Formats: sequence, structure tokens, C-alpha cells
Amino acid sequence: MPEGHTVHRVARQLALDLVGRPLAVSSPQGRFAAGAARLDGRTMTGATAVGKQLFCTFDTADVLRVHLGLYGAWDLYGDVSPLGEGERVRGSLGAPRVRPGSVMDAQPSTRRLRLGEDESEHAAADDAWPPPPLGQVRVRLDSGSVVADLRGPSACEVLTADEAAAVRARLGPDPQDVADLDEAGEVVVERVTRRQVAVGQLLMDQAVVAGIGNIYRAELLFRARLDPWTPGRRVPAEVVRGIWRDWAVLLADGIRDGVMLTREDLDDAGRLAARHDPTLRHWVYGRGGLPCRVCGTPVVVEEMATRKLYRCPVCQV
DNA sequence: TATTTATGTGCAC
DNA sequence: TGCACCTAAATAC
Repeated sequence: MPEGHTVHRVARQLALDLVGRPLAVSSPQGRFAAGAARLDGRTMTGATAVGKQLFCTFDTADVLRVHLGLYGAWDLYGDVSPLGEGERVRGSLGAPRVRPGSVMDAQPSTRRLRLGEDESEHAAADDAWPPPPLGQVRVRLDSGSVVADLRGPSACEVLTADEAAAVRARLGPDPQDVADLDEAGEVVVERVTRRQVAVGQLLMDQAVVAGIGNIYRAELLFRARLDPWTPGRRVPAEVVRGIWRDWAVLLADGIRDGVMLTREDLDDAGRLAARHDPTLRHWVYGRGGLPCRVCGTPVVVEEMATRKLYRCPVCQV
């Protein structure tokens, strides 16, 4: 259940561990058999995230496009590189890492890293290598030392470079994918302030700004103290700019930490506690009926375009 | 054991 | 607007 930060983490992980190596590509579940056959044996040349879309390019110029949808996730096994400074929240500790180059040893231990939902890391069920697919695995990418299994994606398809570019062109700016943050922010300002649609809906529209999902939407609007029902054209440009800059900060934090921690009021101890306790991570998301952390008024839950919207009716105006 | 829910999107009407 | 799709964990019974 990913928003943009998760997909960026996946892209970085695949870039670290799979790019530059010929891959054995298969579809244990069978639903991606044709696509897997097309990619099998090819070398991945790049892995990029734009919003919630993942693009893996191959030496054939084919592009594997993956969207995790609501419940997609990647499981990685084997000699998986640590991402960033190692501050990621982890579940039970994995088995000792296999050293580079030793994976083909007689008894390689494996660890399993899940990217996509609440991230977790733990020892694999057994030491078999390659690990048996767990659940419905749409595609398996196997470098020999790292296995990446994709489960439950809403999209997994092979595109030409042109087709992939067309998908990208339909997306709004992603703070991690723009050359100039301020310039990109003006695009978002335009796309929000010209519309009559509620700003809460516009922030979820991937053509307006890419990568924001239901949690970041709720939290960005609370942090801006803005009522999600405000029509886009009634939101001052400077407020949209502020939300865009804030999105850039939250996204970078999420990529670094692997956790959506959207409260800026916590000290180090509070942040540590929140990393381990999901109920402490947000201002309003998932807190329907609970008191607003600022004013104590019960947080309102309502539907906006079929998604749950959380807001404080007093703080957000 | 069955039902509900979820950090999402796309298409038919 | 409503539904279909996809999977697994949490919750209800």
C-alpha cells in the first residue's frame, strides 16, 4: 500500500541490486508469462520512480512498468543492499547477510525484505535458494544473488520506450523527478488554482501532482491548515506553493526513513516512538472521532470521491 | 471461517 | 458515480 515514497525506495533498491546484471525473469503465478519471456535474460539498465509508477528499463529498450495499486509489494531475498543510512524500521532481524560473491556457496542464508506495505524484514522461512515463491508472485527478477518478487500489482506490463514516455507525460510533477523545484511548483499552482474541484481531490489527482495518496493528502492539508473541500481556484497560489514544498519534504523524509511520519511536532524520542507505533505517526489520517492533536475537536471522517477523507473541522479552514 | 478493509486506478454508464 | 480488479491482514462471528 504505497504512496510515492515507497515506489522511490523500490526503484533505489532495484537500481542497487538488479541494475547492470542479466536477469532471470519469470512469472511463478503465470499471469505475466509472456512479458517475463520477453525480458528473460536481458539486463536491466535503470530503475526510476515517477509518482507511484515504477519504470525499469532494459538493454532491449523495453520498459517494465509496475504500479503497486492498493496492495502490491515487492519481496527481496538474498544479498540485499541496505538502503540509505540503515535507519529503516525493521521487523524481526533477518538472518546474517550473505557476503557479496558468496551467494553461490553451499548453504546461502536468505533474508526477506518487503517493500510496499509497512516495511518489514525477517528471516526467510528456510534457506532454500532460490527461495520458493511466497503467495501469488506476478514476476520474479533474479540476478543470481538477489531475487525480487512482485505480488499483487495493479499494473505490470512491458512497454516500448515511447509508450513509457507517454505514461510519464500524463503525470504531474514529482519533487524527486524535477530539475527545478520552484519551477515545477508553478505547474502545480496552475493546475490547482484553475480548477473548481476540491483541493483535496486535486492533490490525489496524479496528473496534477504525482505520488500523493490518501495519507499524504490528509496530512499535507492538515499541515497547511487548509480545508480539503476548498475549491482549487479559491486556494491562494502561495498556499499551493507551500503544500508543494511541504510535499517535497515529506517525500524525501519518507524515502529516507521508509515510514510515513508526518508530524513535525515530535522530538527525537517522539519520532522514535512513532516509527514503531503507527497510531502516533499522523495528525489526522486514520483518526476519525479521535481528538485533534492541536485543538481537541473530534477529527471528521467523510468520503471524498470514494476515498476516506480525514480533517479537523476547526483547524482546517 | 467469513467479511471487511486498505497507503489505487481505470473504465463503463 | 459505481464497479471491477488485485491480494492479504485485520476484524467479526
